[in-house]
Amino acid sequence: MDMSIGELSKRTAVKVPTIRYYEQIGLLPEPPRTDGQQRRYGTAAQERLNFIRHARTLGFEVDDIRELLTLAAHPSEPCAHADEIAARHLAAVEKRIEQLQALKGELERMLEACHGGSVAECQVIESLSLPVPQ
Amino acid sequence: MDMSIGELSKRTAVKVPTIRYYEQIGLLPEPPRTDGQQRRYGTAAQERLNFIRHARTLGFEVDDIRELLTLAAHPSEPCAHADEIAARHLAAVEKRIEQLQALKGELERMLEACHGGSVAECQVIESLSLPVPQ
DNA sequence: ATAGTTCCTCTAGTGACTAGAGGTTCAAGG
DNA sequence: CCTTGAACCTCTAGTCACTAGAGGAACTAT
Repeated sequence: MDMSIGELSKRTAVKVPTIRYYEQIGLLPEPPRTDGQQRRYGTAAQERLNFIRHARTLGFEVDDIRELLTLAAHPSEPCAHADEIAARHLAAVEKRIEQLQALKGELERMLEACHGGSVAECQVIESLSLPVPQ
Repeated sequence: MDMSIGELSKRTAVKVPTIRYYEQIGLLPEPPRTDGQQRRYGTAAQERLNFIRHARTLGFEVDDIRELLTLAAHPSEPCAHADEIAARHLAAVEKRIEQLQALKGELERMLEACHGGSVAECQVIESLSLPVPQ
C-alpha cells in the first residue's frame, strides 16, 4: 500500500518532478511522509493521478481537471457541469482538427510544387512570403 | 515608405509587443530609429514579418523560421533543405490530426453515455478514472 | 502650445512542466 | 552494524512564444 514517489511514477507513467509539481499546484493532496520527509502514497493517490494523467492526455487544461476532480468528489450532484466541460473541450478539439487539416492542405500544396529546384523557385518559401489571408 | 511600429502592426496583423519580441530574439533586424528613438520600418521589414507571421500561423517553430529565412536569403542554393523542414512539419501535423481524432472519438463516447444523470453515473468522470492505455 | 495617442524600456507573468545543484534518506548486501 | 549507491529532498531557474503593466518620452493634430 505504501509507495515511494518513484514507484507511483512507474505505475502511472507520470514523471517524478511532475508529481511534485501537481502537489505544488494543489491537484494532488500533500501525502504523508516518512521520518526522513520522503513522500508515501496509497492507492487513492494513484487513482487520482491516473485521472489527472488521463485527462491531460486528452488535452484538458489543469483548471478543467481541478473542476472535474471537485465534481467527482460529489457523486450525488447532477453531472451537467462535467458534461459541459467535456462538450466545450470537444468543440475546441473539432475546431483544432479543422485548422490542422487546412494547414495540412497548404503544406502539401507547398511540397508538391517543389521538386528539388533552387531556393529561388522554391514554393515552400514562396508560399510563406505571401501575407496571411485574414 | 517609413512606417511606425503601430502601422507595421496594422499591416501585418502582428501585435506591437510581438514585433519588438521578434527583434529581440533576432528574427527581425534592428530597424533604423528616429531622433527620438522610435522604430521606423520599410517594406522589406513588412515582407519579412509577413513571412514570419505566415509560417507561425502554419505552426512552424521559431527555430524553423529562422532556418527558412536564412535559406530564403540564398536564392541560388538548392531548396532541398526547405523542403525537408516543410516535410518534417507536415508529418508532425498529420500525427497531431490523428491523435486529435482519436481524442474526439473518446470525448464523443463519453458524452453520449452521459444524459443528465448524477455524477455517480457520469461517464465523463468514469472514463477519466481509467488508467491511460500505454 | 497643448492634448492625446503612440511610442520607449524594463520587469515580470503565463502554462505545464523540465533541468540542475547540492544535500539527505532509504534498502540491500556484506 | 556498516557501507554503498540509488532514490529522494528542496530550491532556483529555464523552456516557448508571447502578453501585461509600470513609468515615462516622443510624435501628431489642432
